[in-house]
Amino acid sequence: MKISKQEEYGLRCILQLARAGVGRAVSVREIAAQEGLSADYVTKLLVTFRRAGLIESVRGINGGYCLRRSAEQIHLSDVLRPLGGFFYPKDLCSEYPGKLEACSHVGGCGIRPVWALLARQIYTTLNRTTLADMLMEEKEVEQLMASRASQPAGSAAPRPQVPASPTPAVAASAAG
Amino acid sequence: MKISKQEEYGLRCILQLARAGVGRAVSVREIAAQEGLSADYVTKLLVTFRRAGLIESVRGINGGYCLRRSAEQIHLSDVLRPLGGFFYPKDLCSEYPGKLEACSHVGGCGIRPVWALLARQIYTTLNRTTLADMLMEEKEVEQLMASRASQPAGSAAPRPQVPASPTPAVAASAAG
DNA sequence: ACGAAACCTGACACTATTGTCAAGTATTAC
DNA sequence: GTAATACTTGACAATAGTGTCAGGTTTCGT
Repeated sequence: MKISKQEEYGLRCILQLARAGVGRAVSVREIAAQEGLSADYVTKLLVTFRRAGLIESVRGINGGYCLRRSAEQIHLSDVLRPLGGFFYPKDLCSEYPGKLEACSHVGGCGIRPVWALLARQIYTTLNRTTLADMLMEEKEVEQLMASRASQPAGSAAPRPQVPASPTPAVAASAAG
Repeated sequence: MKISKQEEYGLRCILQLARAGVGRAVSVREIAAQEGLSADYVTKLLVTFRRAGLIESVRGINGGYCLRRSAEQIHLSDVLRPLGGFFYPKDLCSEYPGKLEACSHVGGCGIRPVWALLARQIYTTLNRTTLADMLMEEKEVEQLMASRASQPAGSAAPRPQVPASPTPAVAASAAG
């Protein structure tokens, strides 16, 4: 159970776009240079985001990629979902049955509720956090996260589609 | 970010040992049959646990594996840790720097605090949950997890080494 | 002592993930 | 219209994770 490289790198790349702002296209070349990744790899990651509808491409000599929604409106869960399978499959018991027809624990599986709680906790945090949050100074992000650590994370608050940014708009200060 | 097969299968196997009780050895053959896995694979998983000091082997014709501590004293975190890298490396920024010497976000990384919060939340749940908890009836485990969902998961309560079981000892009812 | 049952180990095949490469298409500047 | 820049795509190589195999050692029952 660890975050994949795709997730880490993909998040870094889309944060570069978030830093630039909604309308401004950033080229793959620039992002690759910033993050120390190959241009081809960055392309692969960004294409995933484009297909997920998070960003769009601008072709031609001054082209690049840019966000389709503002950083406040893109949640971490939106970013991580298209980057690959997430946490645990809807019904893990049907995916990991070993060689048996049905999982031997079916009808009395103490594992499932635990994975479910973990998934709920993780999703709650991912749904609460936006790209704008992550553009703040590290200390500020730490404080924001700390304040969330004291809130119960299990009661899956439904994610608002266009939320008022839950945090003061300090994001811009990190852009410069 | 998903749980690995090793984690899922490993947990299932050690739960079989927990179900049997501390002193009673269960053979690889039995576990393999129960879980629908190959005996060789089960062996591999159990050897990992043995090397981590969680279980011990009994050789000879009536041999097998058994828990070294009671199910109440083994936390989910103890089980998952030896099964592989966990969640995120101590300093992820030094492990995923792309090709650059230092991560381009160093000195102002908004990602780190988020991963850190997730790790704290996950570890808190894993440290609270014992194998005994997972031996209860599924409905009961669900209720236990639900009660924990409403508790803040961020304030990493230090895991006691020999904790009084935080849950009523209903575990035995599931053993039969 | 012998053989059966069961653990022990390292090497290996298989598979999924990561990351690269090459050939292509679209757009802009001149 | 031509060249330069940049996105698009699919195939491939490298690596890590998953699961199997074969040959060995230990213990117990007879």
